[in-house]
Amino acid sequence: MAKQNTVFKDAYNRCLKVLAETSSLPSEPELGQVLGVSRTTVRAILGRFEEEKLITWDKRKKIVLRQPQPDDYFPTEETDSLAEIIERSFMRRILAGGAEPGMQINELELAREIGTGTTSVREFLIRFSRFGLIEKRPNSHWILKGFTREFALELTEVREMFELRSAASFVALPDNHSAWQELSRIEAVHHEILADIDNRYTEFSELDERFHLLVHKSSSNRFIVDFYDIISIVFHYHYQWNKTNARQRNARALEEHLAYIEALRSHDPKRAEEACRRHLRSARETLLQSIP
Amino acid sequence: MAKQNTVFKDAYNRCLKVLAETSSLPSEPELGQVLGVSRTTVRAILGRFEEEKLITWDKRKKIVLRQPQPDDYFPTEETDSLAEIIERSFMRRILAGGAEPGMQINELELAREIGTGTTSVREFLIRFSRFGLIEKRPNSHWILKGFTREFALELTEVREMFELRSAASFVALPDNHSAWQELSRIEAVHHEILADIDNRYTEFSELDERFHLLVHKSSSNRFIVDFYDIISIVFHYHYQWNKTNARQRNARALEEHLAYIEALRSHDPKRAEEACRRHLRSARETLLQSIP
DNA sequence: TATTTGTCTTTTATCCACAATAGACAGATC
DNA sequence: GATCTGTCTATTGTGGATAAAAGACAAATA
Repeated sequence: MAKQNTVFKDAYNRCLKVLAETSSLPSEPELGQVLGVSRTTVRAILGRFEEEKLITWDKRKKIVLRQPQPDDYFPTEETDSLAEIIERSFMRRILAGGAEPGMQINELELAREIGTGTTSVREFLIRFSRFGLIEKRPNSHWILKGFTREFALELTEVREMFELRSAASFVALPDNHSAWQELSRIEAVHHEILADIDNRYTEFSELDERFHLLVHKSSSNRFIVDFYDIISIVFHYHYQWNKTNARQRNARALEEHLAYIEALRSHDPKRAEEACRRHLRSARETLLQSIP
Repeated sequence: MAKQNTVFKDAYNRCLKVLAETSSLPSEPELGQVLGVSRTTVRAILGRFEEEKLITWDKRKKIVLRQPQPDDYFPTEETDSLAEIIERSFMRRILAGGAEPGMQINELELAREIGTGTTSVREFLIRFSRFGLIEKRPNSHWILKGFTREFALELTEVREMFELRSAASFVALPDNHSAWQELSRIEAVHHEILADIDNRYTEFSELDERFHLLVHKSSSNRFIVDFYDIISIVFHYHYQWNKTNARQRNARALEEHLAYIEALRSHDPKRAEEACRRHLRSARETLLQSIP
């Protein structure tokens, strides 16, 4: 098969939710806008809706006939793009399985294991290589450099440089900058989670990313912002992997974030730097502790 | 054609030089070592040498029959890997041709223009995207973000952070570290070029890369070292593009390098930092001046 | 006139095929 | 015993094919 129609299936599912809220659907371009897909895909969705007797469709008239049922949705496994599937497989393999540094990675074998063509695996590896965990030997295999202590130290060294720089930019943002509002929203979520920490501590991971990305973005430097992808993926999988003391660790990090946010809001570079350093130090410790 | 035999042709050319220096060639594994290719390729080369009556080949005996002539070599155009060809084409297009930011980049069109398959172009673009000059819209085209003033400023901001950090590591290297010897060799070349600056100023570009890469490497941080790729490619093409006042600019940079080297050798962090800053400031100016 | 729709073309994502290259292993040679 | 060669297999690099998705344009509609 040439191309999976995951875009169609995912948009179809999301469109079902739009449909559930209304009695007639908007125009094709508008739907395309809402779903983030082209009109071609929108029309394919509408066509299928008609077949499934979910709507009647005559030019501009798209009248809802019935509410969508659970089995109108495509199963979620079918809506993930191939790239996501490959990423997950690969990360599981290298984080969970015996992932000794120096191990060879073989495109063909990976492709067979995941059940895809080699091209997609290859493109994934090329994209992934910028994270510094693998390296290519031209005309030959890839080498796994491993999620080692050195890796973590090198990563955090750069992270600290970038985040300190970004925090310094942040305090200098004008008061009417939208980042301050987003900061307040993020702060509010911190309080919410802390208030019910025993049940909601797992929400920290996502919030952490949202907060630090906001800080990094204030650097207005694409290299700094892009670098956050690396931190993000490492921490994302790291959180999935290492769950010891998660509740306690997250509670502590939330408190540190609040102090950090407070310091940013003070507009005082010194205070911000100090709060930033304190938090980054403990984040580094946490990361290092999880590495053998 | 499935795969270009550029590895063979390039190794063949280099092997001709080995052949010119001796009366009988070493073993296959040893040749593979010297040329950096597998035995399969070595045997293909030896086979061709035999056909061309350059040697007689009987198992371990590989006796040279005649000296290679200029037309025994493959033309250099044929020894470049496809990736190099694509890179050059692409850089020429975006640096020389009208490269307005926001322009769409089309894989198919690029492939047709360069005369290659889409797969190679696509992989190149993925690899190239880490340089922050292009960005992908999934299921759609790439967008050229352009070699703009902002790009140059963001690049140099990170460069300065990294190089200052690296310079600080450099002064702390133990005296017996091999970097000091390389530094001396680099310094010597600086003096040579300065002594004959009118004729040799074009050699600066390569030397510049060698010097700064040495400094970056002393950070022992893969992210810092990898980032130098970006600087390297930008300056590489930039030097090819903007030749105004090249002699004078290069002479000045050489002098700055010498002061910087001197400062590194003093083991005094303060002095090193100052020399580093001074050089980076003027490097940034040079880069910015060339951008409209 | 500004959108929307119907239709058609172009491009991307993905698989597959095949030559070039790497690499493994056993027997030959020093 | 160590290294080398002959032979064979496996993997990578690259072009080409095809379904999915994007997107262009003119006619239709409000």
